[in-house]
Amino acid sequence: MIDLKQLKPLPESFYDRDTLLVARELLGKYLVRRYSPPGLKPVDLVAKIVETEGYHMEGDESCHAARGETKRNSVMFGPPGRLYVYFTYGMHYCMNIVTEKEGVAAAVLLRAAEPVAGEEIMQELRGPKITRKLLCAGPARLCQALSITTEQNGIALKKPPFYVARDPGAAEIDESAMITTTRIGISQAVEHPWRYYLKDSIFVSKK
DNA sequence: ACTGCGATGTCCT
DNA sequence: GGACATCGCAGTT
Repeated sequence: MIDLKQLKPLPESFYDRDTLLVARELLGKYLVRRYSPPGLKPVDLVAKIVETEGYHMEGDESCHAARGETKRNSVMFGPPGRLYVYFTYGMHYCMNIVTEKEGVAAAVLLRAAEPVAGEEIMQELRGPKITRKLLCAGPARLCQALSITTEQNGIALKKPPFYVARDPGAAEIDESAMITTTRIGISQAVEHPWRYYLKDSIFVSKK
């Protein structure tokens, strides 16, 4: 069990690095989002990231920024450490964290997480029939569990009410505990092995 | 366990 | 008009 009060927000410099390195290092980090359910006091929704994917404007046709800047993807071109949220399939949201320096469009898609705190609220946001294992197992499910929409697009993940943190007491996760594989849902573009997940986690979107 | 399909906004050709 | 960084449900094996 971790002490949530000990969690330290990651600095912007964490994200201002190679996208695939950031994608790996985000595994095991904590996503913390303060959320106010209608009529109730704010609650910290906390989830440990267990699955990520990297996307990069260079050499990656499946990246939203591969064909230049648009209204939708403009946050990817901005400074690192910002949230990039997009709407897809007419009903789902997916969230990314922008990486690399301003002007280089790249990001890490958060694909799955392990519920750590605020699970009751996540359950209400996801619906009563959803099992705990599936609360945050998938990019759109994770957004639904944390109530993320394009309203949060572009915000800086630097401090409360919304940030990513590490547990100072936890060791860095060894690469031997991770699986590297191809990304999910890419059908047209040449695929890259830019998906990472924690080998022993039951909370990943797919094995 | 596996397969097919409907939902449906935004961007791209 | 088609594809899409998806999901949940229904139907079948």
